[in-house]
Amino acid sequence: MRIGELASRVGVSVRALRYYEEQDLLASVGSPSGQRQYPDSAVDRVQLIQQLYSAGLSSRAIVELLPCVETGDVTPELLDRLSAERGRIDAQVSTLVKTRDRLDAIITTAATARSAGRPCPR
Amino acid sequence: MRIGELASRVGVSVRALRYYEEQDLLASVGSPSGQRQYPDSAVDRVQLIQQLYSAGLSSRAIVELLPCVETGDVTPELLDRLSAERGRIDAQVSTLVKTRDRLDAIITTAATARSAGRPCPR
DNA sequence: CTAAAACCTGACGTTGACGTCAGAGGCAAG
DNA sequence: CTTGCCTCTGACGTCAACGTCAGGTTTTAG
Repeated sequence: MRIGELASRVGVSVRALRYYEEQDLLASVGSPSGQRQYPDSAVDRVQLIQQLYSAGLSSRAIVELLPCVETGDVTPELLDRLSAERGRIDAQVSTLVKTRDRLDAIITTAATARSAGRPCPR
Repeated sequence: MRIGELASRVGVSVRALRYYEEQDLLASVGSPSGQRQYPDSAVDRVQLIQQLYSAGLSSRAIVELLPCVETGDVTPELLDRLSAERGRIDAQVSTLVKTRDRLDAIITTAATARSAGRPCPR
């Protein structure tokens, strides 16, 4: 498939895909005419990249971890990096949950106050 | 307290505090000499700001939500914003958890493979 | 064959949350 | 008083993940 189709399948921009290639996150089969060609497996790969990005990983981190994330093979050094990122994500989750709970408390308080007939503040 | 002390107490840079003021997130008592003066409550406030930033909120979102987050008073309009942000955070948490689980799977697989005596790749 | 649509490279623009630097003023200690 | 540290304003720098535009080539539909 060509870059436009891959982009629309995954829901990402063409520019982003070229950027991923520039960052060595994604390879394309160089067609003779100079147009990029991708296998179907590229869809999964791009989705994985997106997932890691949204988890707060940088391009540099992803490019280091991607091979072993796909193959499952990992050196002890990479295992450290994986654990480190896992820890980061874990910490982020817990602070996010705290924040969510805080917002929840406000929301429910406001809701009960409203249903209790208290006038809407201005 | 002055800006340097507040900064070191919360663990944030002086520049960040001035930036918060610029974004109307934080007020300071204007001393006659032009130096900023903060009450003790500023510590909590800055920590809250940090928490919201780390939850992915922008300055603009924070400045809208901060008053009601602190007072608990909220208009119906703000309630919508709160719920929206809550939803965002919720979604983010679930994708983070997915990613974490994926990393976990790799880590444990690698660990068991190692303990099974399989040679370390590379 | 031709025109539209998709693709290419290269390069500059954008955004948010600060970092950093210059130059000047204020403040407590000795 | 002066030395040294803290603070001020103002302004430019940074960084990542793209957006966008220019100018040209390739593919596809009719």
